[in-house]
Amino acid sequence: MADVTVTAIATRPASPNAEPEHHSAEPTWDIIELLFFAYRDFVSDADEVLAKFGFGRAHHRVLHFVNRHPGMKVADLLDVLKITKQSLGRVLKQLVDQGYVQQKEGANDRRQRLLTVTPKGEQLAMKLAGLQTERIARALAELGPHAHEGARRFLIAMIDSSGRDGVQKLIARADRARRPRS
Amino acid sequence: MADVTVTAIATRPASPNAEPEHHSAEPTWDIIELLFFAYRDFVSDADEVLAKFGFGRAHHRVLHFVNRHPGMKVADLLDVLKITKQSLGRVLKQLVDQGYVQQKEGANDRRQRLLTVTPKGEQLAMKLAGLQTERIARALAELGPHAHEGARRFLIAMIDSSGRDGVQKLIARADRARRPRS
DNA sequence: ACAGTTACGTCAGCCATATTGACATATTTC
DNA sequence: GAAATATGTCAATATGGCTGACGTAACTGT
Repeated sequence: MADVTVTAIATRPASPNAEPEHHSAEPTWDIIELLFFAYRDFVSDADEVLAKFGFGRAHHRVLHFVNRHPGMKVADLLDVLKITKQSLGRVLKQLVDQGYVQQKEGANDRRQRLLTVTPKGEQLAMKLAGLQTERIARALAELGPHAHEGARRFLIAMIDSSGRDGVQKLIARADRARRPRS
Repeated sequence: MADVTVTAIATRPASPNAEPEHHSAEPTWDIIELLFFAYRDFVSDADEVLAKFGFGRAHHRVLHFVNRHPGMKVADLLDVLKITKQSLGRVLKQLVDQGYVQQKEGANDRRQRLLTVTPKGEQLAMKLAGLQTERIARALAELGPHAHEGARRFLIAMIDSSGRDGVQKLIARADRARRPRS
């Protein structure tokens, strides 16, 4: 139990003066590196399970968003994942062929393929989400009672300002959509 | 685009205390998704610059850690990145060949190749770190004065408990190395 | 009605980054 | 001197991105 506590790394004020700030400020090393390590461990939980199914992270992302946002259009998914339709096509086809995701024609627009998870797909999606939730819950439990709200606000602030509203709407909409259960 | 007019979705919930203890059946959807979006945007800053140099994220990670932890052994780098030496070898060779990273024999153990950045390498590493710092500083500035400490604690708590001490030591050691005073 | 646009799919190929396994070389250690 | 260690390398393979081109069905507007 080395007592190498993260000793006050003299955090600098964001803007001491209204100067053009020509890269004189010291980088925020700790957050940069912690983000790397935290995210690496965060995704690794699911990776192990996915490997047993012959899936990768790409499948996870698709399955996650389809499960969480049922009835999503393909275009929406492309927009959220920010990948090309060719890249999506490959993994989506596997998920559909193997019975994890279903496609059905849009009621208004029959060109659309609205995506939903099958029971089998939901089971896997929830298992993966459960693993990630375990880690998150464990982390938040170690911190104070306002940790969840604090983490949420930090993460939102890290998102491109241009995309923030969209993300928050997406999350809020999904929260309402999935409410009938529980 | 979904034209759902969801105006002002609880950006700052009036009373998050409405949930005393989480019924852990429901996944922590918001943090799961926000981590995805936040990390995606976080790494995208550097990607654009790297592309101009013909480098990718793998090069960035190597350059970052060598810059931040000068004199690192190859084995240390493998341990930090958790990739195979073959994977590292490819990108490291490019960085060395193009004059961003230097290797020198270890003083005690001449089998070791201690890695350091060249001035050219440092310049690029600092540019990339600067971009990431901009985003982080902007985010932290939006939140309260304790945001930095809060974010740090959250991220540390998200790391595998088995690796936490190592990561914190790594960061603390680097801070001392790059800042001889203290 | 027909032209144009949209939503989606697909073929073909390329690139970056990761993997496993085997083997080579120098150096240190016992 | 044998064994272990630190590093490098060759070869094959997988994943998940990308661009470009093309196709088809369905919606939209004049």
